Amino acid sequence: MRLSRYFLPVLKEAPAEAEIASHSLMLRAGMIQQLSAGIYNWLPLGHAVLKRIEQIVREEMNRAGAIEILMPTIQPADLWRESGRYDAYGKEMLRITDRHERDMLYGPTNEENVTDIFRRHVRSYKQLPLNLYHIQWKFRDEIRPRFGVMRGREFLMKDAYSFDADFEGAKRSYDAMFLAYLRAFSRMGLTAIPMVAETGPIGGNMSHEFQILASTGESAVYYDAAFEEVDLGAPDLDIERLKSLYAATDEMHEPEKCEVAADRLRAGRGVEVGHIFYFGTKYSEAMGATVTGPDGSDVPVEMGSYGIGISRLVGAIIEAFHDERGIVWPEDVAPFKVGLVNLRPGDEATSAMADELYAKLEKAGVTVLLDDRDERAGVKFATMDLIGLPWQVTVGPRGVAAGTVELKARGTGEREEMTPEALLARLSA
RNA sequence: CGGAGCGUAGCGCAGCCUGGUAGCGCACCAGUCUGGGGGACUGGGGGUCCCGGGUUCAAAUCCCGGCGCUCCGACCA
Repeated sequence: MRLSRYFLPVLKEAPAEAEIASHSLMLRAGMIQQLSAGIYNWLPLGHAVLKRIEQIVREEMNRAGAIEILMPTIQPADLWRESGRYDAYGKEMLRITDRHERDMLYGPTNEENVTDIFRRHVRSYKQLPLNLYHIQWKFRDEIRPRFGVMRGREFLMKDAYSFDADFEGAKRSYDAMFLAYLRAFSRMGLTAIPMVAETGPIGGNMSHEFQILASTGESAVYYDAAFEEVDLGAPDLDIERLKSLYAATDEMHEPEKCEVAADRLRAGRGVEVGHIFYFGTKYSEAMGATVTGPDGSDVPVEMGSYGIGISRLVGAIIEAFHDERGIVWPEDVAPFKVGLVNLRPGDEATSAMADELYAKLEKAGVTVLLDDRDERAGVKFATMDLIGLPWQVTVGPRGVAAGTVELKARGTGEREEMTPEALLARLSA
């Protein structure tokens, strides 16, 4: 992408309303634009990141055996009356009336909807286990939206729903999601700490929330150092052990009862980005979602639901990875891998070199943002640092004369002069 | 939902108290010089001063009502 033809409305000054780093940086980097309280437009750069996170989550869901569907944002109230949640959910649910005076709602979650899909099509225990997920916009009319996309009213969520014939099966489904979550967050460069959670209005009695570590996170967390050493690729990975490791938020942490050795107890700050629940037959019983078991009798299915806040993750990742200059994207979620700076678009030799590198990198499948604007060097460097692409390549008349370009790693700030060939080899790897 | 505040150019703000020509910085446009960390100079464009009502000869400014947004607290992916 050529920056001169892109749409990247960066801001030099931080908008007054942004209180936290990620919100301010997302506005400044031209990723989002607020439309209303807790409701945002996603501009090209923000959209690109959102899609990358979404794709990582999708891949890990698929790998764990879940199957993607897409349920609507607008749902009929009658479905929610069946589960009893139409009245129970309260003012957080956005209620809408259609032209026929039918009660509708903008979905805050989809348990009812997916249970309805299940009960209409699944009859036998032989069709289980089944895990259906979708990635769809949700709306929760928060009392006080804040922190940009971290607590918006409209947000993009991946929600998966598992169906099993018995508790043992449900537990296997739960564990598969537990592991998939750790893998997904890890791929985004994050350390995720799972902690036992209250089940809240969704109900059930087995639940974990996943906090990712970020120095500016909203809640203090305490956890066993073992979480930092987990090898998610290990064939003998013991999920029960992971679940038993100590982890607690500020409110739940009791120093006198904590059994972790002092030198193994870590304190940090976290942002909740995922939450998984086992809730048994709460919805299947209320809504008549049953399967015929091996003995010929109908039993309500055992269910669980598993959410990841995709849009919130964009902010959470920035909270975890930024410095005083701007965002520092982990490579796997970066909107572009490389920021290629043409320092002198008016200079023929420099532009020829920049254009050639741009073409070759794109041909090699590397995503590149080429800054070909007629701006001064400082403006270009500041823009690149702000939007945080992992690799900055500077092509300027000085280097071109010497046959070199400069490679800078955004994270460490390390710079290196090298030939264009060496650069291509390095970045194409 | 309790408490506090804000709304003036795309962004950040001043002007309001004490009513009388709507301003500053950045951004934008044209030009000149510049050119490896947000450059300089010259010229220029851009405003329903959130909306409605009231007071007044006169309202961005005072009064009343509304809307929107933000912050603190209680609640949440």
